[in-house]
Amino acid sequence: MSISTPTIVWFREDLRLSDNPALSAAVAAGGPLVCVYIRETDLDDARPIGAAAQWWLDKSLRALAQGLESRGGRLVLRTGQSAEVLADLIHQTGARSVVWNRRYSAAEQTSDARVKAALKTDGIAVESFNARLLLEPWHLKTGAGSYYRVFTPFWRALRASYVPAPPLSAPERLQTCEAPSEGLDGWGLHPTTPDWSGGFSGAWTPGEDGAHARLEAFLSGPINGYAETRNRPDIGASTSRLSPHLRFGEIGPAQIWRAVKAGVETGRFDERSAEVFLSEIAWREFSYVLLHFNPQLAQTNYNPNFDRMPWRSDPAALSAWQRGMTGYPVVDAGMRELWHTGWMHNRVRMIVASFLTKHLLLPWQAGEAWFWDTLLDADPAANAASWQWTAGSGADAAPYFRVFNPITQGSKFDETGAYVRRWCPELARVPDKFLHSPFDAPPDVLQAAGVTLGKTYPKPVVEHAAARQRALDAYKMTKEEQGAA
DNA sequence: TTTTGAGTTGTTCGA
DNA sequence: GTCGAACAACTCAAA
Repeated sequence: MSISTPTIVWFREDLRLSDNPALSAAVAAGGPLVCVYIRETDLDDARPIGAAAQWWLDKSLRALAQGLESRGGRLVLRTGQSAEVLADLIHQTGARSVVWNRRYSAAEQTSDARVKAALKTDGIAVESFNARLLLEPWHLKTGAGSYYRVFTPFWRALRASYVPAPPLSAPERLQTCEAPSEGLDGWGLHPTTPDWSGGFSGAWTPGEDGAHARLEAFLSGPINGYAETRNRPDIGASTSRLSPHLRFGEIGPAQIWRAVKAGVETGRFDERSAEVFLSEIAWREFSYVLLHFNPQLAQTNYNPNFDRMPWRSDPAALSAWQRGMTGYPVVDAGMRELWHTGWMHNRVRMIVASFLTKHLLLPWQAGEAWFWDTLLDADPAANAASWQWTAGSGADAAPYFRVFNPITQGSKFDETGAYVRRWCPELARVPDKFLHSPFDAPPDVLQAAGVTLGKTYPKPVVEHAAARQRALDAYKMTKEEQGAA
C-alpha cells in the first residue's frame, strides 16, 4: 500500500477517538484519512433510532467533529445508501481502503456484509474491527458448542477468559482529505416545534470527553458501595449513568473494564462492588449474544410458549403508563423521569416494566417500543433482552410468579421518598407512610397534603392484588399443553 | 449418554 | 415484627 493512499474511516456506533481500533488501523496505514459518518437510507429492516437518541446523536457528532478538528482533521457528514456514499468518497479522494468497527443487529450486519463485498469487488481493501464489545457474540461457547442461554455460566466464562487488549490512544494529529460534507443543522436531529429536550441538556454531556468525565466521577466515589446503592433511585449518584455513552460508542466496555480492574488491583475499589458493576457490563454483552443468535429479539418471544400469552389491548392504560399517570407513585415517577431526562434508573425500569406486562397485562413489545423512542441509551440488544427478561419470555427470565409490588418496591428502594417527591411533586407533602400508596391514606391525611385523588393525582388504574392474580392466571396459559386450546 | 445442580434483581402467607 | 416455605416446572451447562 502506498503511504499516500487515503483510508476511509466509517464512524457508526463508535463515536470516539481513543481505543478505536478502526481509527488506529487507518492512522497506522500512514496515509491521510477520510472520516465519515453516514446517515444511512438503506437500512430498511432496521428501526430508525428514537427521538431521544437522535438528540444525543446530534450532540455526539458535534463532539466527534470538534475532537477531529482539534487534531487537524475534519468529519465528513453524508446522507445516502452506504455503498454509494463510500463509492462516491473513494472517487473524490482516491482512497483505496475502508475501515470500520462492527455492529451486530441483523439489518446492520446484512448491510455491512453487502457493502464489504461490493467494495472488495471494486478492488478496495476493507477491514472491520471490534470496538463495541468485550468479546464478540460468537466468541464464547458452552461445552456443547452452542451460545450461552443462561447468564451466570456466561459471566463465569467471560470472567475466566477475557483479557483486554492494550489500550489504543487517540491520535495526536490527523491529516484528513477534503471532501464535500453536509451540515448537521440540516439533519434536524435536534427537536423543534416544540423543543422538548430542555431536561436533557442539564443532565448530560454527550461526547467522548463527557463519557470519560462520567466514568471518572463514578470511579471516584459511587462505585464503592455500588453493590447496595445501585438499587436506590433516591440516591442521585448511585449508578454510573454511562449507558448512553456506551450506546453511541463514546466509550467502550474494554476501557471501563481496564479502569475498574486497575482500581481493584490498587485497592482503590471495594472488590465486591467492582465485581457487581462489571457483571452489569457483562449483561450488556449477554444481550448482544442473544440478539446475534435471535435477530428477531425485539419482535418475537424468545420463549415460544409466550405466544399463547393472552395479552390485552388497552390504549387508555398504555397511555396512562407512558405519561406517568397510573396512580402508583414509583411507576409514575419513573415514567416521568424517562420523559424529562431520557433515562431511568435501572431498578425503576424493572418496576415499570413489571407493571406494564403484569399489572396491565400489555405486551412487552409496547413497552420496548416506548423505551426505544424515549431512552437516550436505547440499545437494540439490551432493550429487547431486558424487556423479554421482565416479561418472563426471555432467556434466563424471571419466574412468572415474580410480580413486583409497586408499593413494596417503592418503600424499599425509594426509602427516603426523594425520588417520588422529585418526579411527582404533587405528592411532595404526603407523609412517608403513604407516599407510595396515597390511595390507602385517610382522607384527612390527603387533604392536609393538598392531594385530591382523581384530580391532583390519578386514582390507581388497577388494584394491585386483583391485577396480580389476573397476571398469574394469564401466565398459566403459557404452560398449557400444546393442542389444549 | 445420563445425571445433577443450578438458575439477577419477589411476594405472600402462616407460624 | 420476623422468618421460612411455597410459588412450578423447565432448561441449561457441565461433570
